[in-house]
Amino acid sequence: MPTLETRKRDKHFGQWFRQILIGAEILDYRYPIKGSGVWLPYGHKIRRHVIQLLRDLHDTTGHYEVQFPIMVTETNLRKEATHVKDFENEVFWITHGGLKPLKIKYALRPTSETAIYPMLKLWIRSHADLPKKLYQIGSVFRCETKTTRPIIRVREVTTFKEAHTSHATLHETEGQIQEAIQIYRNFFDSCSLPYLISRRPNWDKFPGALYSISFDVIMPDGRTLQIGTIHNLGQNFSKAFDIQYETLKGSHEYIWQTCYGISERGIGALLSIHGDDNGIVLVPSLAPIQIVVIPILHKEDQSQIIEESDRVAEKLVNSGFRVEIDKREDLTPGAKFFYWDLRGVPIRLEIGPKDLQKDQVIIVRRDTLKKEACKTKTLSSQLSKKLEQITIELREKAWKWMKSKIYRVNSLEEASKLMKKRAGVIELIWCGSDKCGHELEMRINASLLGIPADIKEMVKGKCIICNRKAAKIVRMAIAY
RNA sequence: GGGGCUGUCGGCUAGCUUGGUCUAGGCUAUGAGACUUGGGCUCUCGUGACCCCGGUUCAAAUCCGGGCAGCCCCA
Repeated sequence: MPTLETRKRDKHFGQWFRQILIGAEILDYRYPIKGSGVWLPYGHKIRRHVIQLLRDLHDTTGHYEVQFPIMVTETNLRKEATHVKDFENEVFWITHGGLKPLKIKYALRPTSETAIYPMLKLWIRSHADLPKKLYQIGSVFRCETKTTRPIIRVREVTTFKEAHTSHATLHETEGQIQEAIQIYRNFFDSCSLPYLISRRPNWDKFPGALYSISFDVIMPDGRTLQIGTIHNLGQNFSKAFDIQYETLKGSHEYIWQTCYGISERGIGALLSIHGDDNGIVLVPSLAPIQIVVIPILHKEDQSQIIEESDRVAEKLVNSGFRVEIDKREDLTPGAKFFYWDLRGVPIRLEIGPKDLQKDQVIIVRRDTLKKEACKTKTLSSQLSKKLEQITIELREKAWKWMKSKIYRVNSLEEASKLMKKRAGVIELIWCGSDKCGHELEMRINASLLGIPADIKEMVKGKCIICNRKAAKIVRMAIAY
């Protein structure tokens, strides 16, 4: 890690983030292609835990995992008109096979609707085939024109979990949207991450959707990051791809669809939001190493300390913890503390001569850096409690912080002032018209996140732009 | 979409304005050894770099053009 100054997370968030990625060996973004990076072993393990959590949540709610090809034919990509229009500027094309130009170009999927739906047409024959809930995890590609940032804005999204569901009625899709929201709530709760759920404005919904619901989080620099999206596609795609099913009565109807996705941006949020000036702080359930044991070696009784450390570590492994023991001889304990702090290991155990005598170990929490002694006998149960406590307290702390960055405002001046400062999210009253929405974005110089879908609140007031009577809260922020 | 800045050991950087003294300096990392060890210990000896292509010039890390990559600001 370089100079102390740029390690300050809140003051230099961008630099902090990039340093953390390399320093904690999460992702090396120096790959020679814009917007691409390499998941390093430690980061890859975190990613694997995150993916496993997503798999479990989908598997237990009747979703089935599949894997589609990365390439999509140009013909299929162009089938849904509004969809392709929005993505057109960002599609990577494969034009050649060897030296020969291809007769039909292939696109690297910018998202997989156009890859999946032609196959759904083959698979769905009757109402008995519905509902059908599929998901896959893989890469999607977008030739981002804006500045790319590791994990947060990339050209190859390497960790895209996308679910695609098919239903017999519009009503069923509404139920599915609710289920998806619940799955995503569970997911982010397990990550101890806070979120805002908003219904995106018309002009910002997923191309081809009836409406879109998003999960956003406020990052330490005050910008918001979209970390999950849920779309009701209605029959727009089923009509474009001609996916029909036979009803009970024998007639044919177009299916109704939803899709929803989460990407490695969630990991970006995880690292950023719980992290501090010393590095990242991992949620125990997602940490590759939950407990690190540091033997405090003095000239004498080294072997005793090592033996005791081994015994403790082995016991903890047998109790189901993910444990690492750091026996490196060329580093002082202090250096090891910094090393593991940077990597976010939730709990550190110190075992030294003093502890050996007292039959105890020192427990240090990464999130609070508080030390306390614990009798060796009760260690396992103590650690279980501690890890649970860390998970809860990280969640509470993160929610509290995010809520403190949400402001109710009732004047444009106040709104722009807050946005200029990158203060977080502002909530104000809006009539709901596209015209006033666009004007809001222009006047305040921020993006409209949408209407809250996570709070039910009756408001009475007047649209801050047109002064008509209004009953809608709208959220705005500087978005990534 | 518009504008600006930058690219030097693995990381952070000095040098570039005014081309030659650069055989490219420092910190960190890293290898070997010694000495230490409860919040970045010290010492010795090593390792390691001018983004790529082209141009100007007797001479380019330094100037010019292009490419690639990164960063910042505005819309």
